[in-house]
Amino acid sequence: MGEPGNARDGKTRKAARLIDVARLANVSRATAARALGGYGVVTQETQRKVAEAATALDYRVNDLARSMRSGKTLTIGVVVADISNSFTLNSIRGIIDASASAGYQSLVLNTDGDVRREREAIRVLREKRVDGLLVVPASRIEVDHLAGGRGHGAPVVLFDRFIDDLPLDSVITADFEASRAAINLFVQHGHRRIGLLLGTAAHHGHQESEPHDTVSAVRERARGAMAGFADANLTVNSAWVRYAGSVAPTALAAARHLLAQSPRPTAVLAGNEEMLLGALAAAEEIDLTIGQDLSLIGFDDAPWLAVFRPPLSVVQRPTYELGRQAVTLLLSKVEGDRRPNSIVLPATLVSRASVARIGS
Amino acid sequence: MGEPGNARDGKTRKAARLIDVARLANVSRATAARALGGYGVVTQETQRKVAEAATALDYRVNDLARSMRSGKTLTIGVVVADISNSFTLNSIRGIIDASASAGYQSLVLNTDGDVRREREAIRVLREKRVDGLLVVPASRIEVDHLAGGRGHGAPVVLFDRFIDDLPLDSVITADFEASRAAINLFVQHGHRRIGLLLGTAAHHGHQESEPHDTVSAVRERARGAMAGFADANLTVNSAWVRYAGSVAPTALAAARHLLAQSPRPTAVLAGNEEMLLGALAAAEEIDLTIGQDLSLIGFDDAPWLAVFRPPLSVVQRPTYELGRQAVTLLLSKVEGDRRPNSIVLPATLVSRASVARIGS
DNA sequence: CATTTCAATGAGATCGATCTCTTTTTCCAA
DNA sequence: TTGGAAAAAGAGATCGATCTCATTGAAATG
Repeated sequence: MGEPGNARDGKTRKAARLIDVARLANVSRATAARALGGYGVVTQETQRKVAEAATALDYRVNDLARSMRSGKTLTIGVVVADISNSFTLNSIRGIIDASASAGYQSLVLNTDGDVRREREAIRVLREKRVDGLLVVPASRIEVDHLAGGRGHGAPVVLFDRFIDDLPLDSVITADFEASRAAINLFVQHGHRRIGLLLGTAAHHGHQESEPHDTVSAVRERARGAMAGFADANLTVNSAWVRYAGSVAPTALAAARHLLAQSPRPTAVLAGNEEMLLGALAAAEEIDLTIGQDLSLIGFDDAPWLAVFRPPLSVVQRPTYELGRQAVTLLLSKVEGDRRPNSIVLPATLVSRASVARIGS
Repeated sequence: MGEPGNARDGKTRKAARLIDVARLANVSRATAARALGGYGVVTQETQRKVAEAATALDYRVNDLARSMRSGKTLTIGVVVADISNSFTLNSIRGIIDASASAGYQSLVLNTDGDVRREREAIRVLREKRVDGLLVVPASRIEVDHLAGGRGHGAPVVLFDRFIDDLPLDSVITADFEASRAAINLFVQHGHRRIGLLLGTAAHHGHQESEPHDTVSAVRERARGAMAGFADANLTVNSAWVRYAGSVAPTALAAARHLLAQSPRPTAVLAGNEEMLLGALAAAEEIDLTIGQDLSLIGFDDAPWLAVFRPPLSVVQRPTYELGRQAVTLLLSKVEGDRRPNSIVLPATLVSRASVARIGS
C-alpha cells in the first residue's frame, strides 16, 4: 500500500503501456498490438475496444521498446560541420523533407568542423542505433570513425565532401568546375591579380599554403581556381592565396592580410559565406568599393544577398536538392543496396554587379 | 547450419552485445556491466579482461536498451519555429552547449511555425522518451499538445514565447520594453510617422489587424510599440501597421504595402530578420535611402549586419544566454523541481546609422 | 578449526513492444 | 451433429543492458 506509481487513479500517474490498454480492452497484449499496429487480423469490435482504451488512457507507443524489438529506429543521423551557414541550412531542409516523406526522422548534430566533436557525434548516433548516417566530414585524414566497425553497419554517406581512398559514397557539387568558372569570369573582365580566400576548419589562424588536412570541397575549389589561372596563363601568386579558419575574426584577419598585399589583388574569390563577410568587412575598412576597386565572387546564395548592394556574384549550388538526393542515396543503402554510387550536382555561376571590368 | 548473422567469424557480423563481451572475458553479464559501467566492485584483473574483450569486439553500448531499462534517455527535445534565423541559431548553440555540459543530448526539430508540425514533433519526441522539452510554440490557442497528458510527464519549458493561462515556465526576453525603446528612439529623432512590420507565423499573407492567434513575442512587440506611441502622444495609424507571414515573399509584399501608403512612414520597426530583409528590399525598389529617406530598426543581430551599409540599428537580445538559461531551468524540472519559475532577460537597443534625424 | 565478515561474482527479473507459434472460436458443409 | 478449415486471439520468447538479490570464496577472528 502507498506504493507510488501504480496507475490506479486517473491523475498524473505513469504513462500507459500496451499492457494497460490490453487490460482495459479485455484482450491480450498481442491482440492490442495488432489492433493498434494495423497488422494481422482483428475483429471490428476488438479494433474499436482497443482504440477506445488507448484513447482513454492516452496511450503512446514507446519508441525505444519498439526500436529495440524491431532493430530499426527509422532515424538517420546528420552530422554537419557548420549549422549556421546558408548552405547547410538549406541542405538540412532538403534532408529533413526527404527523410520525413520516407518515414524517417533526422537527428542533426553540429561539429563546428571539429573532428573530435564529429567522432563524438557519430558515436552517440551509433549508440542511438540510427539506421544511417549523413556526414559532412571535418577531416580527410582522421576518418577511422567513419567506417562503422564490426557490425556497426549503419551505412554512411558523405555530404558535400568526399574522401580519397575511403570507399564511402558521397553527394557533392562540382566545386572544381564552379571555382574555375569564377576565375574565368574574373579573367574575362580583365583581372590578372586574383586573390583566393578559402575557408577551412574552424581553427584560429590563416596561412598561405594549403593546410595538410584540407577537406575535398576546399581543395577542389583551390584546384579549380588554379586551373582557371592556367587557362589564362596566369602564374599563381601565393601571397594572394589565403586559407583561413571559418570563424568571423579569422576570416576578417585573413581578408585584411590579403588586401594589404602590394600589389593588391583586384578580385577575390571567397570560398564560403564567412570568407565573403570577411572580405566585405576588410574592404570596407580600407574604403574599397566593391564592384569598382575590388571585384568579388562568393560561394552559396544567402538571404541577405538579396538586399546587399552592389549585388554580389556567387556560385549557386543546389543545396536543397543535394540534401534530397543524399537522403535517397542513404536510404537505398539502408535498405541494403551495396553498389557504390556517388552523385555530383552542377553548380551555377550567377554573375552580378560585384565583378567589375578593369582597364586593359 | 548456414544461419546468417551469428557472430562467429570476425568479419562484418552482428554488433557485439554485452553478453558477447562477457563470454569472451569469461564472466557473467552482471560483472561485465559493472566493469564497463564503472559501478559496483570488480577486481583489477576482471576489469582488465572485460575492457580487453570489449575492445576486441568493438563493443558499443546499445543506448536504446539502456534507456529502456533506466527510464532516462539523457536527451532533451528542442522544437523551434524557424531554424533559419540568427536568433534561433544562436539560441540553439546555447542550448546545445549547456545541455551537453550537463550530459544531455539535444534533438532539434523545426516546425516553420506550423502548429501541425509542432504537434507532430512533440509527439515524436515524446515517443522517443526525451526527458524534457524546450518549445517555441507556434500558437497561443492550439496548446493542448503542450501539456504532457497522463503520465507523459516530460516537463516542458517555453522558449522565447509564453502562453497566458497555461501553467508552463518560459524563458523570454523583454520584448515589450525593447519595442517601446525602439519607438522612443524614433520619436527622439523627430519621427512621427512610424510603421510596424511584424512577423507572424508562416502563413502567406499580410494584414493590418493583429491576427487572432498571435504569439506572445509578436504581441508584446506590438504592445510595446503602442506604449511608445502613447509616450509621445502619437495616435496609431493602422495603415502603418502590418502583420505578415515570416517568409521572404510575404515580408516583401507587406513592406511594399507599408511603403506605398500616403503619407508614407518615415521610420519602420521590423519585428524579425525576415521583416528587416523585406523592408530593405522594398525600400530599395522605390529608391529610398536607409538612414535618410527611411529610418529602420530591426530585431536581433545577424552576421551580415556587420557588413551592411548603412549600419542598421537593432534590438539585440541575449540569444546564447537565453538558450543556456532555458536548459538550466528545464533540467531543474527534469530533476523534479516543481516550483514555477519564469525568466525574462533584458534586450538592448543598439543605435546605429539607420535612424536618421528628421526636420522639426 | 569453526565461524563470521566482506569482497567479488552470478542468476534472474525487468523495461515495453512485437512476433512466432499455439490454442480457441467461429462458421459452414457434409 | 460433427469434421475441418479459417478466423481470431492468447502465451511466451525476444531484443540488450541493468539492477536486485543471492551465492561463492577467501580472509579474518575467536
